[in-house]
Amino acid sequence: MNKTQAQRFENIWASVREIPSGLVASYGQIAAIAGIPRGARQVGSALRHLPPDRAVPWYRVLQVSGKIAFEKGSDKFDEQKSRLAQEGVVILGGKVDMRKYRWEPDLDEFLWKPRGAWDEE
DNA sequence: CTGATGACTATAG
DNA sequence: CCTATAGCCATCA
Repeated sequence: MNKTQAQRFENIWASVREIPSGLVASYGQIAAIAGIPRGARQVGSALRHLPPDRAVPWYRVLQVSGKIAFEKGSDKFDEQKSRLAQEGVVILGGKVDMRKYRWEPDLDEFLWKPRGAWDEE
């Protein structure tokens, strides 16, 4: 049974909501947590379709290298940068030090969240 | 159905 | 570190 687009998006958004303030995650990481292996691009797609009224910290999602996915100088780039800075995440040269700010969920957290990581059926 | 796209990633040079 | 390439996969024209 395939998941509908809406279910996939909800799943991704729910996963993004799990990222703690002050930390960040990569697209691929969110995809894995949402139960979509190799779905990094789908995460980007889901965030692009994110309704403005949904409270989802999309700005805590970065490329695996720590780089902001938007073009430097664009409105989105600036917004993401300032929102992260507001949470204390340091950005140098448009990049975040992933070794320092990458969110690494524990087993505990996996046990309480997840609908999606292992609800294949 | 086919081909193009993209808020991605891993690898090679 | 940076560019180029090749996979990737849902979505769209």
